[in-house]
Amino acid sequence: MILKSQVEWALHCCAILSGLPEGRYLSTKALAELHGLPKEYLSKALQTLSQAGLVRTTLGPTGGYRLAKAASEITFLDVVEAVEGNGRTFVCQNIRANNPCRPEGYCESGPCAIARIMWEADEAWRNALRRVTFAELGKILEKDIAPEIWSGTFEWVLKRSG
Amino acid sequence: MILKSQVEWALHCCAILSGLPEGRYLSTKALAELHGLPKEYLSKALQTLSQAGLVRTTLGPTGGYRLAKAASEITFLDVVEAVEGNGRTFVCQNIRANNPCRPEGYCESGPCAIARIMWEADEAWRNALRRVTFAELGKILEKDIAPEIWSGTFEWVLKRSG
DNA sequence: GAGAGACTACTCGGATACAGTCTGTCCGAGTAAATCCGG
DNA sequence: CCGGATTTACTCGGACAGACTGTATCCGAGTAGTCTCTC
Repeated sequence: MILKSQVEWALHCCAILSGLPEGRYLSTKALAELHGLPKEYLSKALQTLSQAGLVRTTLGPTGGYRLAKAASEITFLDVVEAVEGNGRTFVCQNIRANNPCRPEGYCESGPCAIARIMWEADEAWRNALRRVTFAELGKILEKDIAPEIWSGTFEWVLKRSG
Repeated sequence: MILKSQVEWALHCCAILSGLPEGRYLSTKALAELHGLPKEYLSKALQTLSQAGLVRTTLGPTGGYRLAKAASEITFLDVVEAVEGNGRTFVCQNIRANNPCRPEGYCESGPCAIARIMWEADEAWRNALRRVTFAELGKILEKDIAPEIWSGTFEWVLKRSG
């Protein structure tokens, strides 16, 4: 069970977009160059973010992407679920129903105990991701990244955004 | 990101094996019939449990599997990691290093902030799974399952174990 | 009746096949800004 | 100098291909009980 690389790409792109000034858009091409990624395939990831309503687009030149909501309104979970799907990581196929010792047509009273435990762990994972917004990530990154790279990147992005 | 069905199979098999009396072994065939699963493929899942040291085997007739440790010593995480691998669910490919604004040969100071957050969520998931042992699952199942099915299954298993 | 050998039922490992997903590329349609051209 | 037509740069969507993984089956080798056969 490994998350797709698109998840990583989408998170990094949202991190960049969250620093974009109001009204500006950044193109797929710029995002691909900034991260050294294949433009065409990255475009797929951004499209899914768009379909999930996390990101807004404009067509034409100076077109591109920007966040659809405030950075403080978008969580890691939003992005992960947009790319990876919002289904549970554990699917219960109710194999207990195949038990030959059961009476014919016996009806289960509730979800399997094993599934319940797996789903609780799943929720713990989701809750941890739900807690972090991109506004908070911005603060962390600002401390984390060397100032000259931080501001250099910011200018580079600004220059390429329309 | 969806866990393999083998995870579900392995968990159910361990649940059955944890109720097995000392010194008894239960065959793949019996476990497959009990859960309505393909014997050959289920055997693969049990083999990985064996390689992980969670389960012990005996050859020949009356051979099969039993838990290698006490049920209270085996957690859900042990089984999930045995089948699914113990690597992190999020792999950081360090795409920040592709930033064209970075000076040549710049060396990162530590793991990417995005990766750290994803790994924390991963740990939350693992911790939730680490908390539940098969001894506890046994208690839950005993309350959960209708008594006649519970004891009927137990007898069926005992009859087929050697 | 006892012991040796054949038989059986099981685990284990490897080989193979098929389907689905992930990764990545390519192209055409549609859109909006910028540019060009004619009046 | 102004307005309409063309060009350009981008998004969006679909089609397609290759690699990898998950699912599943089959078979042969090895092992440990059981059964049979012979003495």
